Amino acid sequence: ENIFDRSRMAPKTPIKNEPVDLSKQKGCTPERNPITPVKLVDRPQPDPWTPTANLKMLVSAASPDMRDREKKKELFRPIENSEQSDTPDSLQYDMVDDSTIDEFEKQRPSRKQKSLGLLCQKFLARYPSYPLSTEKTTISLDEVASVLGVERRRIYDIVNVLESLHLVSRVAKNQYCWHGRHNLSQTLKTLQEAGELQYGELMTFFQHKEQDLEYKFGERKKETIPDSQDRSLLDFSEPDCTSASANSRKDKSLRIMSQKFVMLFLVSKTKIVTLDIAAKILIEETQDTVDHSKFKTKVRRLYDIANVLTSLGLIKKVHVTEERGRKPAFKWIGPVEFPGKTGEPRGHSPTSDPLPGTQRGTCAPIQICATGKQRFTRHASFNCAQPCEVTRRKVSSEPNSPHQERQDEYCSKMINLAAVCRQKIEEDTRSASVTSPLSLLPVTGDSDFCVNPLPQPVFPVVQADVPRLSLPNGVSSQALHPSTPAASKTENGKPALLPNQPFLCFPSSSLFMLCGSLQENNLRENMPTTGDTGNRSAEAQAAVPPAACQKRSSHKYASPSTPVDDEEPAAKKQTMEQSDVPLSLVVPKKPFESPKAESTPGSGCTSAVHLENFHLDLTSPVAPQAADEESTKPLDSQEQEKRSQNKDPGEPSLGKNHICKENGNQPFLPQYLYVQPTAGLNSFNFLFSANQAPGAISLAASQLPSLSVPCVMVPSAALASFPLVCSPTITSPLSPVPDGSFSAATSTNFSMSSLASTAPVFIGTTAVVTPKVSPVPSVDPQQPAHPTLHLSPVLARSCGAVKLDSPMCMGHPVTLLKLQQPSSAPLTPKSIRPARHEAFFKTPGSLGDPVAWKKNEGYQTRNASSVQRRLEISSTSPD
DNA sequence: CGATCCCGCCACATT
DNA sequence: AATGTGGCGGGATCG
Repeated sequence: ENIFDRSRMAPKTPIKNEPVDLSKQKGCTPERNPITPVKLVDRPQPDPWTPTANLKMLVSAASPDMRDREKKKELFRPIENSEQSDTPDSLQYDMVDDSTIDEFEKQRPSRKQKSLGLLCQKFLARYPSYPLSTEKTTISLDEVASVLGVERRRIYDIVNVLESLHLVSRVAKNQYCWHGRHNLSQTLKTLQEAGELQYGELMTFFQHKEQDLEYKFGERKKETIPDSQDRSLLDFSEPDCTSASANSRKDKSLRIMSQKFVMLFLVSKTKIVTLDIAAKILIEETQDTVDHSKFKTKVRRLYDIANVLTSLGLIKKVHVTEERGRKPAFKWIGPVEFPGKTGEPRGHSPTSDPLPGTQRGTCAPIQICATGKQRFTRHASFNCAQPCEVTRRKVSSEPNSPHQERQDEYCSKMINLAAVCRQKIEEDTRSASVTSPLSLLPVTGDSDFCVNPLPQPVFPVVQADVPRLSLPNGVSSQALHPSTPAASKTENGKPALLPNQPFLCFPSSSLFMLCGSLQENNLRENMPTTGDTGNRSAEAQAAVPPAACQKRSSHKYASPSTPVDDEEPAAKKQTMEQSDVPLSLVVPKKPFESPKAESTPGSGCTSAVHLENFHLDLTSPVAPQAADEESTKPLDSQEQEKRSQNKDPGEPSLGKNHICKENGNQPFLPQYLYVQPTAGLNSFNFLFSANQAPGAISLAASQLPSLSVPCVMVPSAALASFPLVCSPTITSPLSPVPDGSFSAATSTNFSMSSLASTAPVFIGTTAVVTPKVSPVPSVDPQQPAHPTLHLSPVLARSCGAVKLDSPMCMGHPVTLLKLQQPSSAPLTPKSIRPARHEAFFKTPGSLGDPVAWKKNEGYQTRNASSVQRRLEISSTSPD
């Protein structure tokens, strides 16, 4: 039998499949060259026995050229087919004659040889697990398919799964970028976190009894929350958006399914997941409709995914014997603990990481939101590397927009949060008082941003720009809008700020978003950096003693105004200078642990405060100490420094300007700065809306005092539980300050100050930053320096290539820090697609009004996310 | 005979 | 319309 097959196969197989292994058989060259041809040549040529043989011969002869081209594949295939059909018998004969049997045998083997798992191994063998960050390997689907001798369809199966884990990201049509496993641990960590939220409960329950549980599972799932809710959230949050993105069902599939599947493992105590349970869980749709067919299909897909994961060494097939009997299952054999970020050996991770791109980019999706990964995504994007990728993707087609499912998911989560926030906000507004200790502070009249905090609580409070934020529901709009929205917009068209900015605090938040109407650009700049910082920050946090944090926090508290001012001022200045300038963000990373932390919110605040420090720390991996010092340093000095730095901004402004252009065009885009805190949950991400900022900033700028930045803080991933603290913007909203005014308002002085100080830090850009620092006279040059230094090194690494960054960074005084890694994922713009969602997290670019900003940005291209823009910008701008 | 899962049709998305 | 993607499930193979 084999023989026959062989004979037939031989021709075929060689051609298509068997690249390597088979190829060995006879002299065929393996993959690279058109396998088939080679073989044919080898053997067949000599003997043209059958007609088929002749054909083969011809083909082979011709093949060289053909092969070179992709076309050859097609040709060959057909030929093969024809041969088979045509001359089965002859082939057989041939077989005999040739004695090629051996070869055939090898090839023939059949199915197994063609298995997706094997194919995936071959695929993976082509690329280094830990590629140098510097070089990016691009993968051409056509090329790979030809080399491996398979149809492109199969490659998609592999790539989709790899993409879900951020091992690759799509750059353009037919082109993927290989990232390797550098980010794998982070990705897994993110998934684990996400998984806890979504499936934690379920898994826990089920693990014990899968059988019974199984259905429960299903039920619970539904009930619980998980997916269904997400959707719902999504739906309401932005049906439009989603739809816009295209609801294509495609979005969901393999990639998402793959991530979810992995989540199940990560959440599972036993690390063993049976296919049927997984299938049930993954059949999101609420309906239990367990259509058998549907279930069957799901299982099929799971096998596809499992094969790839197996090839990656993340899972292995096992059998679970339960009452019912033996059930196929898979056991997770990959890493279980994800230490901070480093899972991977290479530290540079941040840069390299891609995001993930996730993904899709980039945004991955995941990416996205709160989770570390997401953050990382953003980071990545910010960072050179990823950004590039991202951009590319978008450019190509990828457009995240449409679909990056993961993002969507995350988004959905985010949305949920937002919804919650909204509610809270509403409540808060009414109640006025903040619930949490943190409290959100209310913004005072101005509101706008005010984040601050004044005395107390600095922490948590954040103002969000509502509008932009787009809280999911109308929160922002409603609450905030009233007052200012219009005004703010006026300036650039953007929404200026937010008139009302409510604050939202989420206890656990990991993110802060600041929106400044002014310049989105600035924000953007910042944003990018964040990612890196974030990662580091995490480390830093770890390193940094809590005490430091406390100190910092205390300082802030103590002299909130000052610090705040400093920070803000800086930001403002920048803005003022450029108009956009935005500010810096700091990411806090530190955890709540700090004693001070008040309640959650507090912690958040603290974290925020710390952030600056952190940043420093982060920034300067080298000198964590510095961070401490900074923290210790008098706020004032720091502030001054910052200011000075800020001043520098003029330069930065250039960069900003560039940015601004983009942003400027887009009126609405909110810009946020994203800061990610450390990986740790605690950390927050800050987003500043650029729009608002302006006003606030500007005002403040001159002064240090307050910035008003609207911020939204969201708890990190965990979310689910968190309580939000929100202060409704309320306070301010009304306040009347017209656009600009808000800033004035009370605002917030966010403790940012400290952050502000940090301003020097640069996020995105990396190294560049450093230099600038000095410029300003500022009082304490010293510190500033730190930041820069830190960053740069780090960034540099991470970013490596990134060109973009530098420019950006340099330009602005602002800084972004990325703290850590990826941990939380700030969303990058990408991620956010959906409108509201977008608003929420999105970076300026990403969402904003899609429309609006698109228009504005025209050049950026449709999809390009803010990140991309940045990248572009940065790259463009010299320094 | 159930578990796997290859293969490739075909719909949808992008160009 | 052509081409890229990738959902999907028939049905072949494996064990």
